[in-house]
Amino acid sequence: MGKRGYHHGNLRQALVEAALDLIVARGPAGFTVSEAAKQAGVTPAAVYRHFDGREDMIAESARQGYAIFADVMQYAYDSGQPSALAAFEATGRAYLAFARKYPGHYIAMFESGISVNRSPELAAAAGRARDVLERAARDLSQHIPEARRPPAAMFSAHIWAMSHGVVELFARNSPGRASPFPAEDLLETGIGIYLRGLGLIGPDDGT
Amino acid sequence: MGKRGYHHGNLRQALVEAALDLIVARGPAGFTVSEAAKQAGVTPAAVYRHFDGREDMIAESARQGYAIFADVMQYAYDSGQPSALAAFEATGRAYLAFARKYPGHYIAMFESGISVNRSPELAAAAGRARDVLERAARDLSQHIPEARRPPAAMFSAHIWAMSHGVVELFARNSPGRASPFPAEDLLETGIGIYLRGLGLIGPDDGT
DNA sequence: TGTACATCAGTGAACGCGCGTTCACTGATGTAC
DNA sequence: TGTACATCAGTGAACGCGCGTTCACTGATGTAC
Repeated sequence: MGKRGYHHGNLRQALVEAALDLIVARGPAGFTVSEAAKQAGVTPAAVYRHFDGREDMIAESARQGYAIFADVMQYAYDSGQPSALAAFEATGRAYLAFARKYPGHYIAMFESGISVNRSPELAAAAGRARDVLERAARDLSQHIPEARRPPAAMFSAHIWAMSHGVVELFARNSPGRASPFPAEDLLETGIGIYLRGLGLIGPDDGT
Repeated sequence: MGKRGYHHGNLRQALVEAALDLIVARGPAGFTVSEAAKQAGVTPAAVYRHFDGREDMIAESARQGYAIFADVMQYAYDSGQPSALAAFEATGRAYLAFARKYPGHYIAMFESGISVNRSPELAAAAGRARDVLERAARDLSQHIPEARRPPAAMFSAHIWAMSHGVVELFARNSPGRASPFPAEDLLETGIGIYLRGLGLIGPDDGT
């Protein structure tokens, strides 16, 4: 940490963190290499010792985001075990919590326009995150009679879509699009109604 | 239409359409005043006869988008009458159809970062669109026993969030995030399960 | 411990570029008489 | 129908700016002996 004289010590990570700050403050388009370098106390040219360029910085921010995201989701999933329902609900809540806590990562991941297939590392990190949610959905869907059971991938896509929609529309300080309800409540009730529709929770709450 | 010599005739609208094309092709960040002017066959300076600047062009694109959006949703709502359920489902389908048919408008509205409160005209157009969905939700929620009825604003926010999430994650050619299912199916089934959770459609389809 | 040396992270100056915006202007258009 | 004139949409040149990126360089660091 900290400067040790001429050499920075951990410039690569310091640049990622500067990028994340700037992405939050100015949006993915407003982020510039020069400003990130400045914020890290370094000349713009120094960036090129650690990254291939601007896009590469954003991609690395997104990769770290997916890694954290997967960890957070995995932790939530584990914490709900052995109940498939509790695990699933915790996972859903973790989605919004992640977006709140790591807005820069979230933007880099979902709003910066970088492709998840840009590099194998990025694709792997993204895949790991997706898999956690899909596994939680698969576990839970075992409780649905086979005949009426939707594919787990569809089930998790629904939840992912609603979570993402709530984040984008109501959790970000989307200028002028304030939610009539706290985003957390909105997502909680939305998922609740959805799960009731699948017959996974009873008409009046309990299993 | 068409040039009539020196004066363009309808440059303002031609510029909006050029902006929409560019937004689709290059994203909201990639859009430039100069290129829009060029595409309209005009000098960049000419833009300033019709707009206050770059942001104003995007805002006008978004405003026209909200106006079309509201019309499309209203038309869908009307077409489902007198059935509240049919009207609601048609409105949900219209959301995705709009995003497909008017991608430039959609991006200007939801991904460009311009505030919906930037101007009274923009806010009014956005409000009109929101109101249609909320009205469809209110009509439909009359069929839920009052004790278990969620607020219509919450109900419509859920549907809006799921629709928006499906569009963002699975309907755009989000590089590398191809859906395992067609977005239309995903949204249709998602809304179906949600409505079943509200007790608005029976466990095996019919009302 | 001291010296010579290889490494390589960061410097500082420079580049070409295209951007958004301004300005005084020009000349096509429509109108008044 | 013809002429004079006001309007104002679009021109073309120019601006200052900050961007991403390159390059030869320098000097701190760690290692071999």
